[in-house]
Amino acid sequence: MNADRRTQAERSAATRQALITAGRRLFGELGYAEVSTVAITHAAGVSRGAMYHQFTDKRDLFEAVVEDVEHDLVGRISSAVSKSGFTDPIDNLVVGCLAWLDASTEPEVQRIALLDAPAVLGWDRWREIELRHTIGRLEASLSAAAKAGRIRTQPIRPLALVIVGALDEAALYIARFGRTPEEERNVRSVIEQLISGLATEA
Amino acid sequence: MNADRRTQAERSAATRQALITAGRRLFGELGYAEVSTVAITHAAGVSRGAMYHQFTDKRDLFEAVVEDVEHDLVGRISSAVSKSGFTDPIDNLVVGCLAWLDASTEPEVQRIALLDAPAVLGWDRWREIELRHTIGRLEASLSAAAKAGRIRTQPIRPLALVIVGALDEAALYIARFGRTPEEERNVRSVIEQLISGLATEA
DNA sequence: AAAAAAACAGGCAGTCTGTATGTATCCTTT
DNA sequence: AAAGGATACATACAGACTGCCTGTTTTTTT
Repeated sequence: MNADRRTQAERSAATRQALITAGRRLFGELGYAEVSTVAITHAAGVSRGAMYHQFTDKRDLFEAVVEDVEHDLVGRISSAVSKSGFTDPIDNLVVGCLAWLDASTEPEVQRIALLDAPAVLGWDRWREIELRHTIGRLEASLSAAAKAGRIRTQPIRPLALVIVGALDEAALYIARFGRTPEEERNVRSVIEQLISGLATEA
Repeated sequence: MNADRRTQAERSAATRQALITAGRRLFGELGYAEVSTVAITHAAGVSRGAMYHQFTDKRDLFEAVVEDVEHDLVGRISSAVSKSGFTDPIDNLVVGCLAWLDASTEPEVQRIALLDAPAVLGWDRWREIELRHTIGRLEASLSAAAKAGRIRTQPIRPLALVIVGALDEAALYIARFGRTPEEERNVRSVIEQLISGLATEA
């Protein structure tokens, strides 16, 4: 009966993936505190013991979920930027930010990455993760724009964080009150104005 | 033995205040999830039964704590603005924002108002509270500046939220990495640039 | 003063997390 | 290929915590 004979690495990867997928769905739907480990493991078709073998605790699983979400976000932003075909640094910056804004409008992303992650993981850990993904990308774009002399030179890191804060808040607002095209346009215009405000004046 | 004979309203107010004070200290120090109701009631010198009589649940007590923090914040911001003695709308805007930034640097404010509140209360409730306090003040300042023609006219609400997002993120950054005067200057310059970017060009 | 209402105290039930102990599956070494 | 070891997993358990329930004290009303 070795039909399901698998290597250890495959077994681990399978259960980890099942847990991350189930966790992502449930955390995104109900929030971290409202989802029990038994609910996750049940949804993943895995025992609680398996979960505690793969992850040190519930928080650790949540962290893996956050990484998963961030990974997807970077992919979506990158593809939006490359699809746009722009070469100008400022254009890329705007396209990237709007793609971020768009993705961050989804309930799952909001609940996990914007609301729960800071509280559950703490600001330091949370920012460390985002730096390796989305914010890292943003910093790169900003550096490129600065190097090209298209934005006023200034410290990149705080600038990037401030932009992120503005974008996240805008996304949360859109998700609640920006369902009308007009409201959404309003928010976008605010963001564009903010970014263009960084550009060096002609 | 009616030395401590008090009216019902006084009794309620006393226990509510004791719980809010103790809760604020503990929540601010350890975070919402790490503080048990028994820890709070013990610190407040009150039974758990009393707490559940005054508040519907732990979340409700936390909400009262958030209101308390917000109330203080508005007071501090207002006093900073009035002390500055400026009359120009833009000046007041900048002073107010920097006062906000300053206050939001404290660990207690960060943990309660910036990290836990959104996750525990949910974005809608959280923003509703802030609208009645700090953000409400900011919107008033922005409206005044817009009316005086000192900033480009644009929808106030999303603009205010975006500024708040930027400020909060800046405060969190300062608290971690901005302990050197130079870093702090960097962040402030980013914020000032952001706000001045809103001003109508001369 | 009696009755009603409000504030409070302590205990109980249900749930949840993390751990510990035992088992199955896979890998390595000889 | 068999034994020994390591890794992945399963289940039971202990401790903690939240919200409720019942009963008691204190204040207010009649």
